[in-house]
Amino acid sequence: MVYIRNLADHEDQEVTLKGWIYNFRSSKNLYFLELRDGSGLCQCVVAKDGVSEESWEAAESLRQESSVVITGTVVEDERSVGGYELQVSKLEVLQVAEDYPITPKEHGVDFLMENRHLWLRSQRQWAAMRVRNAIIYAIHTFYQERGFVQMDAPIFTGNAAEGTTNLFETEYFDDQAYLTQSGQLYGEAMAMAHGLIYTFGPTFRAEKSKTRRHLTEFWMIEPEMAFYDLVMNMNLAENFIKFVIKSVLDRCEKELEILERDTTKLEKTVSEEFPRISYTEAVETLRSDEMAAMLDQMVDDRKQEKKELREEREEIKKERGQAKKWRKAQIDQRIKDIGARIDQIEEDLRNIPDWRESALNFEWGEDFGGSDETLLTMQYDTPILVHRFPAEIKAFYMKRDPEDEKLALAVDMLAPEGYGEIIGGSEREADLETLKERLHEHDLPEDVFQWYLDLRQYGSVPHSGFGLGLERTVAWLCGLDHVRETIPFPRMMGRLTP
RNA sequence: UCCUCGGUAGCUCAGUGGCAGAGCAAUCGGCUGUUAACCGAUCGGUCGUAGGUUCGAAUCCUACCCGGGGAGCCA
Repeated sequence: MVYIRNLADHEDQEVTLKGWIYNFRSSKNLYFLELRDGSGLCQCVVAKDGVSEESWEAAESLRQESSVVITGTVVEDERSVGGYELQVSKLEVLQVAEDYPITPKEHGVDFLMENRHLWLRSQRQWAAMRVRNAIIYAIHTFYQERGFVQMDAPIFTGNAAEGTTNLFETEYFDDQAYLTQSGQLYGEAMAMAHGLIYTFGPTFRAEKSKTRRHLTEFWMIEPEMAFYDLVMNMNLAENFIKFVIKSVLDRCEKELEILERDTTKLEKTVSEEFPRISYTEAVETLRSDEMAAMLDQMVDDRKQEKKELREEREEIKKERGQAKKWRKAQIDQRIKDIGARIDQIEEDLRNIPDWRESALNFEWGEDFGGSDETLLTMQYDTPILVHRFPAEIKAFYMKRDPEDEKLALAVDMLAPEGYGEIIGGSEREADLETLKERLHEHDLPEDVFQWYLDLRQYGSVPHSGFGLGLERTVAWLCGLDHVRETIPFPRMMGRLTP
């Protein structure tokens, strides 16, 4: 079978393509069919005098997303989508699709989400899923090439160790079970068996968060390494992200183009070292005069942009009256875009004082809010690694800094361009007695962690690991503004179908 | 849970107290090369739901439902 992706190998040959009609245009004796076969798009030209009567009638019957088998000659043509087009000799319809809901025009989010099963066929969604696939492939390649063993942590868990509020509950015969929110503790057990392991599976959080960064069901990659300290952990995380991005840049040029992704910052992420700053340094940065100045500058920039957009809008509104139809549509679109951008600016202008307040009054010991993270990353083009957080805001299993007991040897990787935390990890506490103390400090019952404590009882070693959120990574690499487009069927608050 | 914006034709939206509108889709017709094709015509309505104010409500008021964006929390 020939796929559109490989058409260049079949120039001037007659081939048969099977697929769906993505869009079509017609004139009296000519049909332009945009064929979609899953591997790409190809324009197929049907000339009335070039095909049989049956084939011509078949062309006339076509609707968007009708399934077809098309035979024709592959011809190079600049005017076509992929650089090649098919001069059709035979057209056979498998099924005529009636009233396909997603038209080539724009649609609202809710409508598209209701039709997610069909939306997946659209170009941008197709490209995003290809990038997701390339990321997953790169992740496995990276770890497999380095001797890591993929091992799966359970999805049902029996106890709600770290608080129940954000866990999904389910019945488990006569007991209660919870859906996992991290495989990390199991990862540690598996690392003690295999040295280097990674888990790759779904996780669930019942958080009532309706934001562009949240799903209730998402995929995490959690490597866990015996004999790794915090620095080795950070090195691995940085090399890992660089490997994944390089791989996506190499393999997904076309997809990133469809997504209109500006790749300059991704390229920098591959070539430049990630800044590593301690939590304490990050707090100083937030509270600095430079930060205040940067925020003031942001306000001025936004105001200026708003003014310019308003002027442009007045200009083109004047033009609209005597504009031709196509120009009118163009103007309407631009007015809509300007309106959306102005809304965004106004929201920023409302928010910046809060950001400023939050940053400048940041107290050592607090956890970063979303705006603090964004402000920190705005100073760099690459992701940054923030390490050594106050132990109080971090999990019980994290090792304390031997040089300062108030600090945990934790690390977060913050992606640039506002994509936020994509990695969270730490060196783990390896000492049995210390770990028991931590459990008590966190009011956690020792008995349910008995198996976990056994890892320190029997051949405890220094070890570290981290977790990467797949969907946030996909969103970042694709330049998408919402994680709902990074997974085939997103599960989020208020969305369980399709 | 809170703040904020929204719900009008299959879709995207305009309409802010006085006859329910446009573009796209669909249907029919026209056009030899189109790129979200274009041109002409036709079809298409429980204005989210319930109540209220008014001579008159898509428009004003109240409550509720649903959705977007954000906060908190988080990857």
